[in-house]
Amino acid sequence: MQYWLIKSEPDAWSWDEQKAAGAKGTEWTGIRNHTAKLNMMKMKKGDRAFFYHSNIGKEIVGIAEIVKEHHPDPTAEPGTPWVCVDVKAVQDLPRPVSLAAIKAEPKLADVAIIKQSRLSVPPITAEEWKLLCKMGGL
DNA sequence: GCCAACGTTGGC
DNA sequence: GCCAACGTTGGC
Repeated sequence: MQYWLIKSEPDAWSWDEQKAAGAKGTEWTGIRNHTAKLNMMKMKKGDRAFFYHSNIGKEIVGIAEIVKEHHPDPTAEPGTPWVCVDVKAVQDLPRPVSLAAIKAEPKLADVAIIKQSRLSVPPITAEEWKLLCKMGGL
């Protein structure tokens, strides 16, 4: 089991929309960054991911699960290498974890989301996952 | 193959 | 709205 964080601008695709999509999930499309693509290709069915709202909110709002491993991104131009995975909403975080709270926690100083703020699909370690869940009220 | 210019992302 | 980080592009 591996852990990830997936970023979305709520204007484009919000946690509420993800939840409304239900248990069969939706394709996580539109990733156009090779590092993020490589991370998605490592995702396995059943892996968990934090759902993070960038720009608006700037907080982790929920937990999602990978329901289908990587396959070609239908929104990409033919002949390009981009892939997507399918994700579904699992549960809300009782207390959303803000970026400020992550930055204020010394144990999370090295978390990929801070070090590489522009990476849209960073990995999360098991320890970081546990701590972030705790901070989120789980 | 290097590097400057430029575009995009995301926090503030 | 601005700026820093960083990926990509294009000239040499």
